[in-house]
Amino acid sequence: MEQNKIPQATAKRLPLYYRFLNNLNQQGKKRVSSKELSDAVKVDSATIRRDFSYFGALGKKGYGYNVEYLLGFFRSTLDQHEVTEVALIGVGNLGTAFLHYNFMKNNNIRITTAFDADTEKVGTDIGGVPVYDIRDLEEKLEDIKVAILTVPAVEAQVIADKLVEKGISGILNFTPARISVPKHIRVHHIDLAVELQALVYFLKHYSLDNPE
Amino acid sequence: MEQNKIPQATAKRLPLYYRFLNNLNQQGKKRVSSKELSDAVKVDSATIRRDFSYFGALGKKGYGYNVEYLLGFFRSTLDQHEVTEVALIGVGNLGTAFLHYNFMKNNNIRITTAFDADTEKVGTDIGGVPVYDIRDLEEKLEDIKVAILTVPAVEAQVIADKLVEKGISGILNFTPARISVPKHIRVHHIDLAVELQALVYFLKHYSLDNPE
DNA sequence: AATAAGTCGTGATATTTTTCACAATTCAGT
DNA sequence: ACTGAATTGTGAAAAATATCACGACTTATT
Ligand SMILES: NC(=O)c1ccc[n+]([C@@H]2O[C@H](COP(=O)([O-])OP(=O)(O)OC[C@H]3O[C@@H](n4cnc5c(N)ncnc54)[C@H](O)[C@@H]3O)[C@@H](O)[C@H]2O)c1
Ligand SMILES: NC(=O)c1ccc[n+]([C@@H]2O[C@H](COP(=O)([O-])OP(=O)(O)OC[C@H]3O[C@@H](n4cnc5c(N)ncnc54)[C@H](O)[C@@H]3O)[C@@H](O)[C@H]2O)c1
Repeated sequence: MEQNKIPQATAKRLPLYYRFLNNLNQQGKKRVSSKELSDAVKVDSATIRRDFSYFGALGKKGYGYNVEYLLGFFRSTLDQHEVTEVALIGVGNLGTAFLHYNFMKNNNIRITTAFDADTEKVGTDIGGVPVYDIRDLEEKLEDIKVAILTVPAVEAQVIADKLVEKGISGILNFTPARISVPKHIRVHHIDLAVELQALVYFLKHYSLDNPE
Repeated sequence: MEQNKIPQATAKRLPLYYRFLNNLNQQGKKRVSSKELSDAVKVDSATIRRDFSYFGALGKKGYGYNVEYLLGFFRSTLDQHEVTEVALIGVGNLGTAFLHYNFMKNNNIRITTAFDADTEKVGTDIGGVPVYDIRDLEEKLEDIKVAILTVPAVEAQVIADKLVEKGISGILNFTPARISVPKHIRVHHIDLAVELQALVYFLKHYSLDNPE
């Protein structure tokens, strides 16, 4: 694997850097320092320099970073020159919101195919994305490698199994179910209820200052 | 602060444990081992035991943990015996989805008040939650301490400032904007586009196995 | 009562992540 | 050309997190 030495914590921040570099570029800014970037993304400037350093010396001492160069570098690092197609399973409250939004800004990831079990939804287009019957997953998924899972929790494992069988590589799971998959498949859980509860917990138990 | 020694990483997992204990309890299970819990929540069993140990000896050697006892313990630790009221700002795609869902399952957090700037939305009820005019924030926020922010990114900082002025303690920010707040106020960012891009990055660069 | 199987709590260790702090370099102004 | 202010890249240290591995204890069984 190309760059297996990049720490996970760093990798998770890359899209954030990329987005802010895009903003700066659109504003016509030519150079940026780790300090400025730090103010914008709320990550310590030393951490930013360290993160960048894993990819080599991208900046110039005493000067900072060239916005256009850095943007180009991250564009290719994040494979933003090509569109990544994503499938969405479960066109309910959350799924519909995602379809309307479709991550259009500043990145090249698109939901191109959606699935649902509800016959009222199957056959419609939402935000320009066709909704297929979940029973046609086999046929319509084609070679999409990433899926967003927004079905009811009880359905999550069954659907995950089908996705795995069909050759998916990664799943962004919004259901509260902790799904089991073979270990070569990557699952990221985004558990909104947990996030909210955790925030409330922090407020009650850590309220003096705001670490993290 | 009561229990400031609990590591942040542990604190973030507490709601997850709580939810699974609730599930087990509803299934009528009386005891559970760190190993079983580990399989369910996909957290190493040693990590679970360590997490629990910060709160004292909650289990019995050779036996495991008593589900009812543990559940009760976490219920009070997470202040689940009382309802936490939350406000939502921005009743758009995402905000509407949250209002319909409203985190009803297994926890005691409720969105009770929503705000929007759109006159078509103001005055309506969504999922039983009244939507007020953002200009009435001052008057209607009352003593709610937690807000969910689902407005357009450009509005995020302005709204955050208003919330701070009104005495908010915590903000769950779904906008891509990295907002600035006084340091005694806690902001958790949930950045869905970043999560998706990070997942895609991991797939391309770490695909051999599935760490974390 | 003795034995075996199971499980916790935790000291010790390993790994990961963040932060400090400074020599080296760049740039702008004179 | 020189000076001073700015800023990187990184070794070293610190902090946070995760994991190993085992003694101590519990329960069930014979
Ligand atoms: N909406 C939220 O704010 C929110 C917040 C946190 C977590 N979640 C979680 O996200 C998931 C989706 O939530 P939601 O509010 O959108 O639910 P929802 O009930 O509105 O949507 C679920 C959708 O999945 C479809 N579906 C059901 N079974 C299916 C199957 N076998 N194959 C394909 N599609 C199927 C349903 O027809 C429906 O359209 C749930 O697991 C929920 O717990 C939602
Ligand atoms: N929808 C998604 O799937 C998604 C995904 C990732 C991030 N986001 C982010 O979440 C935020 C909301 O997204 P969305 O799709 O729901 O947008 P949206 O445009 O559907 O909703 C925004 C809502 O905020 C209201 N609003 C605008 N200005 C306001 C103000 N000053 N005060 C109060 N309300 C105001 C609008 O009337 C609208 O109802 C955006 O910042 C977006 O970038 C959304």
